[in-house]
Amino acid sequence: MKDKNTMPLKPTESELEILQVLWQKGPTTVREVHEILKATKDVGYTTTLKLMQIMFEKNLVERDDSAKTHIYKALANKEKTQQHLAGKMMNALFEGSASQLLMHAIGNNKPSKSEIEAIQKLLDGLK
Amino acid sequence: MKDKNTMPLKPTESELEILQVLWQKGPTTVREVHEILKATKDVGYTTTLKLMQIMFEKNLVERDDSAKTHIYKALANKEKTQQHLAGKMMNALFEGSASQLLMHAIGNNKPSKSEIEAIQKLLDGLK
DNA sequence: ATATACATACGAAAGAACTCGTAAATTCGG
DNA sequence: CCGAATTTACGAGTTCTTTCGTATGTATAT
Repeated sequence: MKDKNTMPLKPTESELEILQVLWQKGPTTVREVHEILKATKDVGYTTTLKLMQIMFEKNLVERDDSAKTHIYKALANKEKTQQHLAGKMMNALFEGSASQLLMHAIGNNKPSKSEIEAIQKLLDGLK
Repeated sequence: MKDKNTMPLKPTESELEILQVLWQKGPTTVREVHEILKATKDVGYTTTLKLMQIMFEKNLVERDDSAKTHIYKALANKEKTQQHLAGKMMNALFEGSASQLLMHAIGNNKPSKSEIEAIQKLLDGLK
C-alpha cells in the first residue's frame, strides 16, 4: 500500500519562502502571503499567485476555493521539511558533526540563556 | 575600496556537491571529483568538467593549469559558506532557535559522547 | 610516427524555476 | 445595475542550472 503522490518535500527556494509564511500565519490568502514577501523581495502579485498554484499542483499546499478568494494552507510538513534540510546540511556540510553545525548556526546571534538551557537539557537526555 | 568580484557564495546544488569533495580532498583533478560524484549520482564526465569550469569562471574555485591535467582547488571559503547556509536555515526554518535546529539535525543519528561534550563545552563558553 | 587514452573547450539543448502580462470571473460600493 | 477593484487562470518568455556530444589537444607506449 504505497502512497506515491501525497508526500511532498524538496520545495524550491521560493516555495520555501512561501511555506514559511504559511507555517507562521496559518491558512491565508495569496494577497497576504504576497504582501509579506514583497517586504523583502521585489516581486509581482501574479508571480506569487502562480507559485502558489504550482505548489498546489505539487501538493505542497492545499486550498479552500469555496469562496472567490482562495485560502491556502501548508501541506508540507514543517517538521519533516526541517528535518530533511537540517539532516542534509549536517551530512553534507558538517560531516555529521552536530557541534560544528551548532557553532556555525549561532555564529552570529548567540542564543538566550533559556535557549542554552534547553539545549543542555536536550543533551542530558541523550547521554 | 570595494571588492566586488572575489567573494563567491551562493553555490548551486551541484556546485556545492563539488565543493564538498574539494574541501574534503584538497586540490584535485576533475577525474577524481567525478569518480566520487559518480558513486552517488549518475552523471557524465564532461558534465562534471563543465560544472567545474563554470565554477572557475565564478571564482568558486581556482585552478592550476600548468600541467595538462588541471588541478582544482576550492576558493569558496568553507567556513563562510557553512555559516551562510547554517545562519540562513536558522532564521528561515527555525526562527532563530538553535535548540530546535540542533534537535532536528540530530534527529536521525545521535551524536557520540565526545560530540555531546564538545557541545556542552561550547555552551559553557557562551554563558 | 601512429594509435590509444585521457584532457580540456565549447556550443547547444533540455530542464527547472521564476516572472509577468493579459483575460476572464467575481465581488462590492454607489 | 454599472463600473471599479480584486481575484484566479493561464500562456509564454526569461533566466539559471545541468546535461552531454563533439572537436580538439596532448602525453605515452610501442
